[in-house]
Amino acid sequence: MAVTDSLIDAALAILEETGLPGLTVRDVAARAGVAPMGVYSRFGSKDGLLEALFMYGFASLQAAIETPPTASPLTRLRTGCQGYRRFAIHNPQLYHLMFEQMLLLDLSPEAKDLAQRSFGTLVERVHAAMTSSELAGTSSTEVAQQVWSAMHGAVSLEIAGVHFATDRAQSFTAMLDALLIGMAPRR
Amino acid sequence: MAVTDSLIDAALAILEETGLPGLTVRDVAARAGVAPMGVYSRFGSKDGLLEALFMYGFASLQAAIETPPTASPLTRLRTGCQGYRRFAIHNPQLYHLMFEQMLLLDLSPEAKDLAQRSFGTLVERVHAAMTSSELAGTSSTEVAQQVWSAMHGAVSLEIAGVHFATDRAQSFTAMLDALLIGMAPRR
DNA sequence: ATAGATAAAGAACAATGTTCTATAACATAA
DNA sequence: TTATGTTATAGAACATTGTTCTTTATCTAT
Repeated sequence: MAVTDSLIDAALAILEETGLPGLTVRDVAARAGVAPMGVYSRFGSKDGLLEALFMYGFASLQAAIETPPTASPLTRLRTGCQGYRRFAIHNPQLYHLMFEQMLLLDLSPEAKDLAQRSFGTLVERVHAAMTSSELAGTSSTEVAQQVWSAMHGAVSLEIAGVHFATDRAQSFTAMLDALLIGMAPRR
Repeated sequence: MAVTDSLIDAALAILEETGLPGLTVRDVAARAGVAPMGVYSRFGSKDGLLEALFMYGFASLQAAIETPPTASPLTRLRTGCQGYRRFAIHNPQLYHLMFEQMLLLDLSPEAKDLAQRSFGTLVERVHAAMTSSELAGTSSTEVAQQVWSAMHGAVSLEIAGVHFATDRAQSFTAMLDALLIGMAPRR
């Protein structure tokens, strides 16, 4: 329905413009041209609306890390990581919502499943790089978790403005390179 | 003053018990045995109280990463990182507040300075490890930022419950090891 | 001991999430 | 076409919470 999309669009705009504290049901509804009740009839509650944003965010993130196959699986993994950062930097408040509110929001199984699917993509890329002997280790899940942790930390601190490097994109790449080198097979 | 400490203690307890949404001025004041006004006369606002928690948190974090000198600077760095994780896991809501609210709260210069001092400790450890040729690179700030990013990401996801590794402490150590290996001088 | 200042308690106010109620729109069946 | 049951909407109303105001108590200094 058009109103549902309008509400999500309005919420996304307000979120990035004013941050989470500025995201009120009244403002979202007004911007979408409906009464506050419209939010409740469609999303059940404000948390329901936030969950819709959460899912929209993970769908976007999924698209951002999607990459065409390349000669080297490790290169493809790297490209996906750059897409990850690009998404986070372009949608800082949404990214913040997606990850920092996970702890507070109790998400529906569908929402959790969607988030997990993004992680699954990363696991696949890691697995491919292991198969091509560009990464060492036995558990692709373990390694993917570690890569994700590092990426998430870097973009989180960058979004929060807690970053002391001069070139942040370069710093992100350098960290990732060091990590992947440390994960490479010893010879 | 005793009341100020009581308020902070009460706020810390409520924070860890019920999370940030459950941290209301009324509840904090009641638990400390004073009227809500007591919060405002001492901290100015709820955000002022949160900033006090923020500063308490960074003082605790500073203590947690403090380690006696060891034979190897890199070992000392590793020990400090383990202390970092221990603090975060033992005070998840406080850790969450410290880092995720940085973006929203506008902190006083003193608060920012305190946070930066913790980072300074990390930079020193990295610098020492560079001097002893256990780490490569030129900018200890850059490298420290990358180490911090990875640590922060790992504990953030762990706290948020977004962690697919079986042994989380081991996963943290493995990530850190890989990163530090990747940062070691090539030979 | 008293005057001034300080702090506290409780009421009151504003914003916001949520619910209630009455009304309007709409689909469906005879 | 019309009547009816359902759904959606608008606007008011309610509860919670951050904040402020007002009055009262307490404390300090001379």
